[in-house]
Amino acid sequence: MTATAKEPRAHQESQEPQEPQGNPRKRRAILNAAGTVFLRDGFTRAGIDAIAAEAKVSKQTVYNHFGDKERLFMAMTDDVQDRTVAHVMELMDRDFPDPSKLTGPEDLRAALLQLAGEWIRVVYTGPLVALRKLVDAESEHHPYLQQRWFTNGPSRTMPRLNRLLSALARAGLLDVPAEVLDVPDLLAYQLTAMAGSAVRRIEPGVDFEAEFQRRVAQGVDFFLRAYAPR
Amino acid sequence: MTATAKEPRAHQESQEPQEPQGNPRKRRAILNAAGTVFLRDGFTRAGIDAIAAEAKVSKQTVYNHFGDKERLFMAMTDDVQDRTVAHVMELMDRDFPDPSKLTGPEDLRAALLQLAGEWIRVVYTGPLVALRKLVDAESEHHPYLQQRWFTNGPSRTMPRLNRLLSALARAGLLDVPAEVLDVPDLLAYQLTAMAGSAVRRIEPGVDFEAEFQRRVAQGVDFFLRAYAPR
DNA sequence: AAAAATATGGACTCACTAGTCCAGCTATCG
DNA sequence: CGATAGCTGGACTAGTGAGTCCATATTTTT
Repeated sequence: MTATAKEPRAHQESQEPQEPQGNPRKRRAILNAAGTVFLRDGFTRAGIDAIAAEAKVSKQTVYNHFGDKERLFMAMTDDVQDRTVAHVMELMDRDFPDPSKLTGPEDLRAALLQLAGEWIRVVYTGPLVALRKLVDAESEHHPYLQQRWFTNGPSRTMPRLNRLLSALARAGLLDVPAEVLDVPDLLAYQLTAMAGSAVRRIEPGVDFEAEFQRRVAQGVDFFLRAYAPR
Repeated sequence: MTATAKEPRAHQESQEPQEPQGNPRKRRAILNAAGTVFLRDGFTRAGIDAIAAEAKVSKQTVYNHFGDKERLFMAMTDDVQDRTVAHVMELMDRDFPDPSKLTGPEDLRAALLQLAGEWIRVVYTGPLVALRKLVDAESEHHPYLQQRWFTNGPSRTMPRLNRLLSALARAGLLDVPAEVLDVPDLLAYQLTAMAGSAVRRIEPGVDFEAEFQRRVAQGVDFFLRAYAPR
């Protein structure tokens, strides 16, 4: 009878203070279990009992930590997104070369290939796709989920990628019209959406890795065909 | 006690014979109601009782016609898709000009704008998006749903659009490299994915229609920037 | 007009789930 | 060491939803 939902709920707006009550190790275990079970079964079908079992924790503990199913779902979503965003950010630091160091168009292509490939891999294979589907499916019933998703994810990564690509344009390595540069995140969207064709159904039986690379390359080449200076 | 699921179920493979038992008007009413309720509430939350009520039909009648919830869902999905595909096909007939009649690049741009705009409007606003989300969300649990979706929808429309675009390339109005032409549906995908940026979250408060048009134009211009001959 | 097929509505079974309550157990920390 | 916060497991409430059954009514076909 510790925390039977004291706060009057502060969803809509922003960050619930959420003092980290209880043992953090249990909290982690529950969060992970929630990830597993929600992603496997979907929001409605997933049972708190199943999550508690998966986390090797009693049901009451789940309620002590997270209050109710919906808040548990949100906490799990935030958690997965935070870790993914960190991953993607690191990726951009690591794989994106200093524009001034690129010697020729082949270098540029290689860099984009590397970056777009890793980006797509992280964002579109792995648990994030499934999670996105869930959020999408639930968003009809919990509209703020959508907004939260964007605020928490794409709104953090896309401007970053867009800045990197704009820098290439400024350095003369890409020839991008001003109308495009002026629209927030558009350039980043164009690159990732194209490379995202990598996500279209890959026939079973086909070598996934090879096909994946091929499609990322198609996307990057389309992007370059539009914006490579000549 | 007419049809308590006699057939041993023939999902996985192809078309259930499904002789149209019962009154077709009731069948239509149920299908429409199923559309409304499933799309509003999602698969799990939607109740057969609610659907029956919406269709002004008794619960038993629903079961007589469709056997169970899952088959009802599939029948509804097929129905919506069939009607959408018909719509899109008609659109292509209507809006896509004879390549030989196009006099200049401005004509081409206008034609693509028209076609892509209508296409995106039909496919990405309206009930189909919501349905797609549902199928996506359920596909974890009923894997054949995905395949059925593609077979029934994109597999019918994309090759058609691709053929139209290829014709433009053949007529010299677009300059598309052979590697692209050789990949099935790639060209069509590139156009629609680009114009599909129109679907990215439009801020509430912004004039939807204007913003929509602007984005479709961005997509088409990107496409043309890559493939317009010079 | 009789026979056959369908539709109705309401009662019923069965399974399942969110969330609560509680009495006893365990780890932690002053 | 003893108090306290957190954890456990299981029993319990209250609600919901799929699918069935059936006696009665309505519609369609012959």
